[in-house]
Amino acid sequence: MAGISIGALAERTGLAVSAIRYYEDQGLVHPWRNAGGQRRFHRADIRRLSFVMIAQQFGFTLPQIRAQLDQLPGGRAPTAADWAKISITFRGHLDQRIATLTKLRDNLDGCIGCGCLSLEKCRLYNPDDVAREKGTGPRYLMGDRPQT
Amino acid sequence: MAGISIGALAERTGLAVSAIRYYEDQGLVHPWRNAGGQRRFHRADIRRLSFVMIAQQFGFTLPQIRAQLDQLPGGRAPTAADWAKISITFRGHLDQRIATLTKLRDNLDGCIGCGCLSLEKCRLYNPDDVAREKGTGPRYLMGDRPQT
DNA sequence: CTAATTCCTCAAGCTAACTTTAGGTCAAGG
DNA sequence: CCTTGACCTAAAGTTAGCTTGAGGAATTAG
Repeated sequence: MAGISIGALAERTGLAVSAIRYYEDQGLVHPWRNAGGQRRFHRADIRRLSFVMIAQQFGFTLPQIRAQLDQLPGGRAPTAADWAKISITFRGHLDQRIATLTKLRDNLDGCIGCGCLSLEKCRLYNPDDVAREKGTGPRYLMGDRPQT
Repeated sequence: MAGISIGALAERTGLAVSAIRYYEDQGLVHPWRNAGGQRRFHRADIRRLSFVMIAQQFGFTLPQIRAQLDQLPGGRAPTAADWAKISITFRGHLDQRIATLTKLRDNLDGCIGCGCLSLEKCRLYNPDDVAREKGTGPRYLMGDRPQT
């Protein structure tokens, strides 16, 4: 089998060619090169990239996704069971995210009508675990100062 | 009342001075200037910025937060009732996000063990409404192409 | 009054996840 | 054989939400 070209893979997955190259840089796929220096992919990479897209919908970062993918067997093509194992890990993360948001909502319910927003007292500032869905709030001043 | 300085506001809210200036650029606060050209804030801005921080924990972007803040009364300082009104809007958004994640989780449950990840058939690719928590996946190829 | 803070305005830098551009190479069809 | 289309690399651009740095002015403590 000659392997598939990057363009064909892009069509199959719906990803942009540039995105696939980027994913290679990030270690998410490992194509080999043909005589002329062009990338050739395994058919299993279609599923691999599909996985990347789904994981992103779930809110995972590329490094996190890479960590998951690195757990797949090295020599052989991954089986359905291999993928299922990863899915279960996903389920755990998802559950946690849902739980965090739910807690946040409950705290909000306690605050509706009080309108306090007091920095010392309001529970919205101090949920038992911080939501921090994506790390781009006031970074250095709500708990994750670099190392100062 | 002379108003409070940016440094004092930073201390009160826990935000960095630079962040507050940035928020002004983004139209989240509207300080006036004293004779020497320095910013002076209303005491109500403490609560305003507190709101910004909470809203960020909830996953809102600054433009979205600005839209909420713009609904506060113009002339007078906002009352508890004004803030409560906004909280209720929040509750709606939160409920929706929780529902989306829950649906995604349920779809995942259906897929665990099948390991299909088929682009045509797998429900994970086509949830009834797309999660898309933060818009930085394969941007141009899963439903929000610019305007092409 | 003077020195030490604090504040000011740009402008540029940072991270994530890609895209776009420039300049050139490889491969497939006629 | 030649042209067209797919592919290559490397570097720079994009968005969000800020931080950092440079160079200078205003405020405050003693």
